[in-house]
Amino acid sequence: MATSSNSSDYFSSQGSEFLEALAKTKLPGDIGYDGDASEDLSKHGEVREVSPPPPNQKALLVSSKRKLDDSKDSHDEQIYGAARFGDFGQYMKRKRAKLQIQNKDIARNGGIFHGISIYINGYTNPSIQVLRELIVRHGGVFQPYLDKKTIVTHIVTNSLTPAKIAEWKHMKVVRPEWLVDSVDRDVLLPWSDYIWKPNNRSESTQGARSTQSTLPPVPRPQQPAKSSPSISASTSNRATNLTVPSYAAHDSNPLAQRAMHSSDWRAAHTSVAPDFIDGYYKNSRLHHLSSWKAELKELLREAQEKAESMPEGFTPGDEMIGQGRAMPPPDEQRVIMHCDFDCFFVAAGLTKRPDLKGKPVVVCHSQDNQGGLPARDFGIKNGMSLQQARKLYTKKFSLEFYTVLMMHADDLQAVSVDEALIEVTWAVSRLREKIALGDPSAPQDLAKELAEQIRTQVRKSTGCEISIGISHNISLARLATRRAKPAKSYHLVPGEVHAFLGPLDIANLHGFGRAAKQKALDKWGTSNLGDLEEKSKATLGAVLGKATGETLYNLIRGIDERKLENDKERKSVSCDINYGIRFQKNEEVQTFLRQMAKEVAKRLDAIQRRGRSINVEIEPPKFLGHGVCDVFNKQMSLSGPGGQPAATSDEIIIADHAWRLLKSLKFDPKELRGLGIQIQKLENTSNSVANSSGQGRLPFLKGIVEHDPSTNPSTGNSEPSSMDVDIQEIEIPASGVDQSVYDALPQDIKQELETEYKRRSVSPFVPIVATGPVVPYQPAPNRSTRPTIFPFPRKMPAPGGPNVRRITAQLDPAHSRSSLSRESLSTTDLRSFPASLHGRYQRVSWLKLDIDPEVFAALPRNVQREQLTAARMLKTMGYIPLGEEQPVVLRPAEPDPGEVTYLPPPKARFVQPPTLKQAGPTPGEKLYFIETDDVQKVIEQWVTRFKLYAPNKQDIAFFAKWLVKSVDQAQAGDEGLFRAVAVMKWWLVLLKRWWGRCEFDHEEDEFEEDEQVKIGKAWWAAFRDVKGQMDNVARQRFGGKLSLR
DNA sequence: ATCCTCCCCTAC
DNA sequence: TAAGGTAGGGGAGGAT
Ligand SMILES: [Mg+2]
Repeated sequence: MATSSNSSDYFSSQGSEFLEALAKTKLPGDIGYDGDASEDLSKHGEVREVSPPPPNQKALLVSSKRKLDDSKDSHDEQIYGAARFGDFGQYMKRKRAKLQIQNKDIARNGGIFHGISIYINGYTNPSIQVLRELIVRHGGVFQPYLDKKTIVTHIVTNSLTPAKIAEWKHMKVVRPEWLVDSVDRDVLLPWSDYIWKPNNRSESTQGARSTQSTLPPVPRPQQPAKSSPSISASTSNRATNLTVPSYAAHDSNPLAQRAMHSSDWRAAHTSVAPDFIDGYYKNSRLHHLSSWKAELKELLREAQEKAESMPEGFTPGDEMIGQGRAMPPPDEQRVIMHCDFDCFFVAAGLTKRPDLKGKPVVVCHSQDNQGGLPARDFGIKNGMSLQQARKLYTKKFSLEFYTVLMMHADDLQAVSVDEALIEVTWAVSRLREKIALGDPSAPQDLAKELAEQIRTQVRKSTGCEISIGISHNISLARLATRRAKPAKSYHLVPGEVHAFLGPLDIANLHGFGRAAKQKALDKWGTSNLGDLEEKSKATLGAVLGKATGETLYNLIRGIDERKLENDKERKSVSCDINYGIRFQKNEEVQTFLRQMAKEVAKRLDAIQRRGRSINVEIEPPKFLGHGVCDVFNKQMSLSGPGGQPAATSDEIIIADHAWRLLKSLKFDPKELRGLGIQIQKLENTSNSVANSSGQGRLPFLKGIVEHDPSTNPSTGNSEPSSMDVDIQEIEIPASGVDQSVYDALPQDIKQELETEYKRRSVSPFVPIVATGPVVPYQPAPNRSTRPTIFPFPRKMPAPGGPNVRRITAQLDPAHSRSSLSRESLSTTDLRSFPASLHGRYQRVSWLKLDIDPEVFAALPRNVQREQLTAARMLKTMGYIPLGEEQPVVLRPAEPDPGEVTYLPPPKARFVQPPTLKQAGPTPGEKLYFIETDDVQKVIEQWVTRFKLYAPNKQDIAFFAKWLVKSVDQAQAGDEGLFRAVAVMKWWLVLLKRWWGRCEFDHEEDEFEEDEQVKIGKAWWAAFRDVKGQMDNVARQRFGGKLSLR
């Protein structure tokens, strides 16, 4: 395939570049690499199973699992409830605006920019770095990006696209001079004097104090007259914090954007924009992650297939011949390594972020010119091919990494472009045989020895560090990597497993995340592995599901029998887009859906598969979205021209089916926030009879009957007050209650509180004095580090067999028939590349990669994260630190807890913090809400005071109870409901302000999170928990979630 | 019991 | 100039 805009060719297994590259690669310090022992494998035929025909299935099925209450007695409720919900939404909008005003309370004393949160858009003069420095130095908050709902008071820019003009027309958009001049005079000048205006040559209305003559030319807004962006000119100077709503904060995709702002334009370009998806993917790092992973796995799978089909006894480069893989090594005798590239994207220089410029030294510190990749020289060579160079560069990193791993691995599982699992049982065994024989001074831990060899080798060839976690199973190896980072290896030996696992959290386990943690917390009040170890398998299973519970049960005990996987066939191909979806009309949706169908079809063709089943998915609004979402997902069989079930990869057929499904899902195009098409039940193209070409639009088979969801009323739970169950176990704070909170409570809860406190003989209104500083947990000084003596019998060959060694060997193009497309190799001039790259890669063509690897740097959050990581790494490794170049986060200064690498012991996760009701100085500004005044104050105090602590569980329960009760007792439109929602909104605002960086998990957590992040996440977890509880009730009462927008 | 669908969850 | 994509494991609960 010749896509020019996505990543499908990165590791194309069709082309052999990757394989050739692997085989051609000779590295300094190679050990035991034998690339010459391979033989012609061209006779190896494809032996593939033909999938059996699928069982018949209904053509169109509707999920009947919906739990919403649509039984007849709630019919009115549905209709009118929905209407009221609309009003409710309006109410929320107004309230939101008010809430934003309240945010000024957050502002405290400080520099002239104190209380101001600034996002810098696009290229500015002075540069973004300079401006950032100004902002930070003078007490402001620099927002490196507009995250969803990030609170930003002002936007600074020199230029805006029309889309952004429209998007931000209600925001304070100013020119950089506002900052500069303010600093010059050491006073915050009125921003309204610096309002940014479209800088159109013909109209040329400059701001009040333009210095723009010195600016570089800026792109001219395309429709200055049309949307006539009236930038808000409120006279208020600071403190109108604007909360940028989630998806609305971003530009809509082109289709939608045009639809919204220019119907002419839309008429001309809209429906056709066939390249929208490509364009989007090109810049989506998640897409790249996903597709690279898929390609790497496919590559490995094919290689594995070939390797295993080799004649028995033919194992190039091995003295170990004919060993089957029948006998798995006994428990604790395997050696698994989890190899993880440190800061891959930083390391590969995949960022043009100025912040990092001039600091490629961060990771690429190769001392000699031997093997390292001098990123700086490399990248700066010539501007024009900079991007190309970077692509090559990126590719090389990954290739070098995998190549080295393959040299040592018995077996390999690709995890992602920068991460892999290898089994080295046999390699270690051989190492011991070779080295340890009668040498008393020989190293004891040969697994670690090998790991260090690998690390050294990767360092030589890439100049970068990797971390390696070693243990006897996958789970433990992954965990060991935590300890290994940065730039080390760590062997978690059986004797230490228990002590190692004890302090960890359930979410630290691979495969367990937020939800599992929350369930554990809800059910058992702890998510600590040491605590959970006491739970029986049945107990775990009851909460998490049978299989999951058992898995957890085992993982807690360090047991994990899973083998590395690299031979599994892909089961589905899909295309989802959930970003910036804004449609006005069905027709637009349909057009978009066609594009998605085309994309899916393209991918199917690329891997030569066809599917027999299609699934279409509507994304409900994300977190904190609103409204009822009737059905999210539907599937049906794909059928060919005649209507018979048939595997297909035809985009028309897929689009048609998809549209059918989508129509049968009730949706309002305006409400749509995401779309997805999945194709399942894949078959090999060669086995598929269906003819995919030239079918035209197919009328659907008459037999297909659309299932009307409304005829299938599920017997929803119409018990309105099931929450009573939740309430009965609620605990009240031990410490006292703020009078105002108390006053705001519903009467019955007041009563309950009173009773309880009476019972405890404690006044409810006891202020609590804050406890001392957080004392980080110090682990016992030294665990006994008994070096592991690898217990594998010496003469016994590894039962698993060195598969990857075989793979590697047989990939040698000198002996492989797969040396296709030599002539298609890129002609890109590589002469300007560093000498160390010459020869080895010159003939290799990965330059047809179509993706700009810099997109990896484009997600500021991640870059920011890597910056932090890199800084820490430097610190740990003793290299030049980044100085004050810490990423700026929305968080007030606070004592640095330091490098806390140990988790707190069980049950002492956080020092018992002060509770939420302690009295204290209230913010000077009168809160806006009269009715919710006191509660909000309390929440603010609560959150504010807890910057160093996780929220108290009892406090959470306390609020949850009150909030849930408010929702449950409310009529829609009722004041109690509004108040509850207002409180949640306020809480949300506060959390975003202080813990915005913790709201989402970041996939590139290279190192352990610091305590601050953990605390922040605890806050978010609490918030989501409470929101979830409220939504559950709201769903029953009103048929939808609460919107906090 | 077992399979299937519609999800949810997790990972990178 | 931003760009929350995707594959796969698994559970709940209905269908068979
Ligand atoms: Mg996890």
